[in-house]
Amino acid sequence: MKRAPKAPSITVSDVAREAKVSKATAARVLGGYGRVSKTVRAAVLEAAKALDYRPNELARSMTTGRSGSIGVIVGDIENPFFSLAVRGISDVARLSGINVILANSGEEVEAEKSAIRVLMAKQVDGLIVTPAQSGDIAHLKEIACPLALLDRALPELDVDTVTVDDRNAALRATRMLTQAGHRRIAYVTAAVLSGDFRGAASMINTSTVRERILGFLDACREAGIDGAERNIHFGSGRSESAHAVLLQLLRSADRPTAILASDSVVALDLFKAIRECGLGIPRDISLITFHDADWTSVTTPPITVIDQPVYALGKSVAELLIRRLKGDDRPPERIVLPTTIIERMSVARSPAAIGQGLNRS
Amino acid sequence: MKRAPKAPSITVSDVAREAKVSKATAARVLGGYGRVSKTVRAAVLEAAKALDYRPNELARSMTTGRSGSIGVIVGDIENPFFSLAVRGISDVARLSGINVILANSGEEVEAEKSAIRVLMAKQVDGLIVTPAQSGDIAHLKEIACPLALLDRALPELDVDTVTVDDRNAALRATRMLTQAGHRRIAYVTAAVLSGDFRGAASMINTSTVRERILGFLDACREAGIDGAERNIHFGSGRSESAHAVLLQLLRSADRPTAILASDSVVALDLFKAIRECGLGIPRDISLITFHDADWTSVTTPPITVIDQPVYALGKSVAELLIRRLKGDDRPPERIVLPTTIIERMSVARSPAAIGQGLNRS
DNA sequence: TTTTCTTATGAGACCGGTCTCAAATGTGAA
DNA sequence: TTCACATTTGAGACCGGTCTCATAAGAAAA
Repeated sequence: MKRAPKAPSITVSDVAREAKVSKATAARVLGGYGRVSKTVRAAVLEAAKALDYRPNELARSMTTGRSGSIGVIVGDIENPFFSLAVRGISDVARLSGINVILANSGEEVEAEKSAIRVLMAKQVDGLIVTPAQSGDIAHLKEIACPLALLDRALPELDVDTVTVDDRNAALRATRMLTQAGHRRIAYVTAAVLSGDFRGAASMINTSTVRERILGFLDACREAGIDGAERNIHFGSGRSESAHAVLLQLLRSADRPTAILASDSVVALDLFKAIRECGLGIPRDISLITFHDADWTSVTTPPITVIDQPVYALGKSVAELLIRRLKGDDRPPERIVLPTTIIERMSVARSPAAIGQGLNRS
Repeated sequence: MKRAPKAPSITVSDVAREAKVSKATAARVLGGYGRVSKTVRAAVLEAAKALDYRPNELARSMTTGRSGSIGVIVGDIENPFFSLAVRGISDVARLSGINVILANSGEEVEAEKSAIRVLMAKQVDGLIVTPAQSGDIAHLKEIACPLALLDRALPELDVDTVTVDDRNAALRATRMLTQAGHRRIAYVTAAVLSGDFRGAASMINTSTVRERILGFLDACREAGIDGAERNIHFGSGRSESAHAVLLQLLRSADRPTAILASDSVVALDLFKAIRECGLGIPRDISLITFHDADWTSVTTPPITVIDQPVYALGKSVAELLIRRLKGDDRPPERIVLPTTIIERMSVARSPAAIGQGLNRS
């Protein structure tokens, strides 16, 4: 590997020589610390301009110990949920003069681990992570700098965390479905489960996933629906096979009459699959999804969504983390932001309920 | 501002002492350079593990001069176009063990300048930029490290650049409209123009904007449409006022019967505005947009789009830049990726053409 | 005028790595 | 056995900043 020509950059010493002062003095005015007389300051500044001096932030970080940047590890920047959250983070960061090093875990723990290692080595001052999996969090515990969790809380990890009221949101959304007479309601999520799920929601460590399922089950129980656990479908991420599984679900004899989707990406996939099967929304299937993504308002029918304050989510973690970087040592905070349901046109009374004259509401 | 407790980190010297070798030797095995005997290597590795040594990448960069990271400055990460491109970039970067420092310019030159300054100070090895404005590019010329341009070329800047065949794409899309009998065709873009546009497309420096307009005008000219320049609408970014302008356009007496949108964000805005005005697509207005965004395939009707290879766009610039970082000194390359038009249902024959019995095709 | 305190400047160590150079050790050929 | 050469290791300079501490200069107080 050839070495770049490496233009010899102008250093503090160069400026000092040019301005005929000591390196220490030049450093003081260039670095903006200590006290320097007006005349000398002017001279140094002039010399710096003449030489086109540009500070080397790396060298600065080297001695100060702080790098002035934070690492952000998300599951998938491509997902509009994350890109909006990242936007929130970077807006806040910029206001504090901090910049953001972005890493994509692709929702894989190994990639996450590696990203953490790299970012730590780069001496980031803090880390914002959306943990990919909940089972394997040893690497998160080992993080030596302030850490904040975005969207997904981990009970075992007592750090600043910002999430939304997932359980309640899922409860309300599901209730909206049960009150419309639906009884075969599916919950579809992209999350993958390590191990086998048999209704033991407590074994799910990732708060987002667990809480939503809990909320979903709460609502089902409330409506007297048995065995709702069986209607929870994991692993519906971006893939051919996932889509095939959805098609299978939709074509089965006892296909659900209503579905709650865990994010807008799986919902879009569902939307397409439903259409592919020749089914109609909401005539055959009612649909509600988490995240008020762009597309949900322009489909026919527009989709009822659980609106999460995504930008605020990013903004809040960033604020929490930066506050901590500034020396705040309050005990870790767990912020839960409220969601609202935006009712559109994708929920109708269950065809089954109508057919059988059922009416619970 | 309180100073963080600053856990005294384990350094090469610490490991060396533990392993009872010199700092230089320990550094050699830890840094993976030079030659060390098997036995000593093992001893050092063991000591490192025992002390939980973690390299300080900053210090390493300090001496080597390379930081192992590249800066990426995009207009708006929230825009799915950019988030997908960023995904492409970061995937490639990771393969080369390089990481990405992300900055958002918000399409503002000042923010862009500031981002460049910060990233340069952080000693990024290279920079990928989507220049916000074309008039003001002095700061881009001053960049001391390898630079690559994403999606927008600048004629005055002879650096590696990856764009799509904007002119041809716009030409084909517009032609599709003219061939359907449309004559009042508008081009709507979020780009803002410094100065006044009077058809002098050549004064637009940003290639993407200029080329598309040129292509648009080509097609109009080809169809014998005069004064098409007046149908070009700038500044339709994300804002209330922009939306108001669109509504006004759609409600005017001589509203266009077809519209070409420069990106999926303005197209979505247009879609909503069209609906708001009680107009139908494609009955009253035909619509084509750049970027095959998620939502375009699920609306009723689905939208005909110019499909840009967005991920590949990001992938390519990153590859170009990284190749350059490795010492490649070929002359700058300008890669133009092909686009394809995905025909869906948003284009119909012009109502005017039908009414007047016109038929040019 | 002399003493004391404040303020401005300079000299040089330091951060945690890399890397050059020389010394020490080992190996094979003469 | 002796010499030439290769290999392994150690000492210390260096990267470009920050920062401590001592000194010099200036101002105020005695």
